[in-house]
Amino acid sequence: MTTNTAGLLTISEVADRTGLSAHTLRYYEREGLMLREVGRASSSHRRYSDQDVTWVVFLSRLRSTAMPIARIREYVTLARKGDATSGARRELLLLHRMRVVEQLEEMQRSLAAVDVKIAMYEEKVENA
Amino acid sequence: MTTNTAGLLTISEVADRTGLSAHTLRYYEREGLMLREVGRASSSHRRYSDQDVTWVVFLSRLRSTAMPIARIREYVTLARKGDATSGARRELLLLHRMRVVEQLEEMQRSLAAVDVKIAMYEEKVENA
DNA sequence: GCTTGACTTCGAGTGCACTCGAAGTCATAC
DNA sequence: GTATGACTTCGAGTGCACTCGAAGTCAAGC
Repeated sequence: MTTNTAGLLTISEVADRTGLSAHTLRYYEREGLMLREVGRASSSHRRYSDQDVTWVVFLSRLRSTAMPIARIREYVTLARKGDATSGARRELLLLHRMRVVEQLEEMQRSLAAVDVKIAMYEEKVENA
Repeated sequence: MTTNTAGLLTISEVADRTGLSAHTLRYYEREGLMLREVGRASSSHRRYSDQDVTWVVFLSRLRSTAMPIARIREYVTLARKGDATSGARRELLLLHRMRVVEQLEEMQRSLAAVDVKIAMYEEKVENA
């Protein structure tokens, strides 16, 4: 399907651009993770605005840092309430940030252990 | 239960030392992830040697870098076959290493996006 | 005007990694 | 000698995030 003059994208175009599957995009929407209602064409097919796509990209960033669906839903719920909740949203992201940094540190430590093991194998080869 | 004179540890001691639950330790064993058979006391209670514990620690490093159980099982299967498979094990770890580095990079990129968003909230507060 | 194919909704199914619970055993404490 | 509590096995249950499939709709191409 070709891009609409209004710059709206179909679900498969958004899937292509975000690396998520159309199934996953629908699933996220069902789970209440979209910031605003996704528009529909007369055919009832979804039409994503640039804002929608920008949000989906950020949402997938949150997912790739292992934020649970439920926490993202909280964030969205806050965001929909408007400016009054921006402090709470900032707190939520800061807390998440801390968790991500911890995760990164643990992964790096674990990677170092893997590297040590690999080095052992290299040594073994040299001594063989 | 107190530590045995032979330096063998009970499952709950290993749980304490590794941060895994006793349930998880049994589960890993059932899944064939232990390098060698875990010893038993006359009571049929597990007794972990230092080597067992060292392996459990490494195993949990592999898990915390998201190596699937099935891949760990492959590694273990190779390791049990002895020195002849050390090249294959090295390859397996190198491949895993690549994946971990990619994961780390993606998480860091995503973290940067979260940071940008947090910075936006800070700005909002300043302008308020 | 019929075919094609991309979409729709909805509920169900999948895969993974635990996590739990029941029923039983055993050694130590009292 | 019995109560306690840490263990045992085994199968089943859970939680999460998708992922799929069926049945239907609709617009565009021929």
